[in-house]
Amino acid sequence: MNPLEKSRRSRNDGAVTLQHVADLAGVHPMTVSNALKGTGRVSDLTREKIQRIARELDYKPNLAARALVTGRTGSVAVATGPVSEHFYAHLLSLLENELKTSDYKMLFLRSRDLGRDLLSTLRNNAVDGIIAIDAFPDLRDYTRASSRVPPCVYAGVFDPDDVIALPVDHIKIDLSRAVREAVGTLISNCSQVAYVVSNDIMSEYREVRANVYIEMMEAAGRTPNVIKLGIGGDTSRRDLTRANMVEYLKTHPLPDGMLCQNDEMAMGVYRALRDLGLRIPDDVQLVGCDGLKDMKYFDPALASIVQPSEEMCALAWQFLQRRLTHPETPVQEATLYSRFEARESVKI
Amino acid sequence: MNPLEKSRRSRNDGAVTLQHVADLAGVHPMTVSNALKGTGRVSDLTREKIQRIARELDYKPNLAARALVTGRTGSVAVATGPVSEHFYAHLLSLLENELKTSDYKMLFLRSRDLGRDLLSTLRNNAVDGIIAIDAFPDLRDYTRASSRVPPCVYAGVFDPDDVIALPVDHIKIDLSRAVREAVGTLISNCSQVAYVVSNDIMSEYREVRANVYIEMMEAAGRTPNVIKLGIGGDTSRRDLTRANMVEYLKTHPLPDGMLCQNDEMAMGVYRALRDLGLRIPDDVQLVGCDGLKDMKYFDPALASIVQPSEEMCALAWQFLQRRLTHPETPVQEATLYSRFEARESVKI
DNA sequence: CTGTTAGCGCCTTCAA
DNA sequence: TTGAAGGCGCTAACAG
Repeated sequence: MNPLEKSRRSRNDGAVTLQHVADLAGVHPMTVSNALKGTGRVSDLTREKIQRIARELDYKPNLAARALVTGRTGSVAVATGPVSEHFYAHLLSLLENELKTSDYKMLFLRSRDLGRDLLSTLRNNAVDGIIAIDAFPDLRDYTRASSRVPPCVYAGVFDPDDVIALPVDHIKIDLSRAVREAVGTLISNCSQVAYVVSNDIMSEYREVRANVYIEMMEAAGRTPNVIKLGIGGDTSRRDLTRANMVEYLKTHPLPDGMLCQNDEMAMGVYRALRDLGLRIPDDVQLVGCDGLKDMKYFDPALASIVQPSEEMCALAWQFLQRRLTHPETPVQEATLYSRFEARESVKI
Repeated sequence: MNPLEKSRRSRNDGAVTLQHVADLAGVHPMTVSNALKGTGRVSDLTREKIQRIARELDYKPNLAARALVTGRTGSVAVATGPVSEHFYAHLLSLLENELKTSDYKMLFLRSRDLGRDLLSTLRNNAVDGIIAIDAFPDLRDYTRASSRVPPCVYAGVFDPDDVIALPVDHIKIDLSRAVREAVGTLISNCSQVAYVVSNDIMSEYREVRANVYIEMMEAAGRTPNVIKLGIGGDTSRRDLTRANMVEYLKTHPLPDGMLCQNDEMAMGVYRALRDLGLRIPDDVQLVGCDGLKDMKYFDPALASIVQPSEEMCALAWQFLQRRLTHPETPVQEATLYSRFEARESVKI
């Protein structure tokens, strides 16, 4: 009878275990473990033998068992805003790129009810670390709730007040300069500059844009015009942006310059304007925010405030890796800056 | 001294365990387990007491330990094409939506070297199931490689030859009808219809489009014109599509109708045409494929062959759930159909 | 209704 | 260089 057959069948239904390999190789499971992982000292002869047998049996270690004993799972969680927004999908793709050089698996947290997920999933030794992007409100509760949580790197645009109290690694995106530049350009080009934003409360904490806009408008002796569109928390609903904007323009005077909360909305607005036969930039100058590549493929190419997404993701992973290998590292922080990229939708 | 303190510190560094709760409640760990999970019979009194203590201690079960004994991890893997392509990002977002009603966590597989990941990650009891979309070549190797793999649902556009041999649950997307309709429309509207495709070999198996196109062109007595752009496997590189197309048109006659491999490419082509001052649909009629919402926000709105993404994702999750709960379910299969959506970029 | 027993598959620690 | 012991935290199965 095959030695394999002799071993008792586990709940795992016949999966090859360390024990099976050990039996066939005539050694102790521990030796197999060492041989396969390269830890400990194993003679070349037995190592080769073990490796051969392991390959023949197609042995794969049981990660749950390993995690149980080591306390590490080999996976990190990524929490972002709704992936339906291209911006977050892009971040995901960038992070995927970062992680692929490592052996870490990527657990993708649903963006809705992040609070529930962060608190209930992450604490259960399900991941070794977390990268949270633009999920600050949830994160705050989360870090407060308990100390027994895996290390977390937070990145994104957030409220200065919150940052101060942050005891965790973080990367702050500073939008203000770029917004200042964008609004400045619009103010100097246009007579009626509006800021288009979602009515959703969730985005309040990102509203550096609104603040800078209002401040600059007032400084320029203009009346701020914040257009709140009823599109809810998911700005990827361009259909809503489009419809709401068309509706708005039926009953309001046309601004000749618009800064939008983000690119998704800018694209919706672009379409609304074209629906009404308006020309860009001749009738309306348009600027978005986030730097989605999509913006460049419109005609005219739509201006945007470009986020340093690549740098942010690279840095976030760097921070997390460091914290995972050196838990005692002092708090890591960095600030990255967005930049305004004027394109055809803005007159120069 | 606090009873908690008395318990031995584990490698998990002081995390609250079942044992801790049991000690405080003065019951056996098993009772705690039953009380908390609602399995077995526990008196209301002890249940409430246990729940209260568990809450106070902020007890969270260790998932690795549970997975080790139950053989289930509570997570499913999702494997798709490159998330940098909006199409896959959208699928991810749809799947996220499906999974969120369940307690399953979503492991996101890097799209590159899927082969490596599928084979090395998935076999290690890391996930309970897999949803693989448009990853057929890898999947085939994977199912062949070993039988000891978690259940997998495959969905996407794939080669009929492969389907036949598929012993796994799958959802086939049938593009041909829609492509037929699209090509038909272009042929009747235009005198020079071209098919624009990436030169990448990886996409060969999806080339129902090319086949239908060529067949119909010949049937109509036209000469097929397949324009292969050197953009590699990631069609989201619109910059490459744009540059290549501009280049192409410098040395070739202008087709007055173009069907593109997918929407990403269509958007790149759109920009290339506009770069050259060409009008759509007057000079060139343009059709993409995938049904990205983005297409509708261009001016003119770009026609596309719309994939049944929502249905596909919903069904995939349905299939997988069923297989997870009833492993003996016979092979589940379905066919969904794409549909051609003519828009402003095509004359009616 | 509650407790006992017996591991899941692996790794840490130490002994040989 | 290899082996033995013991346990990570939890739960299935059965005993009381």
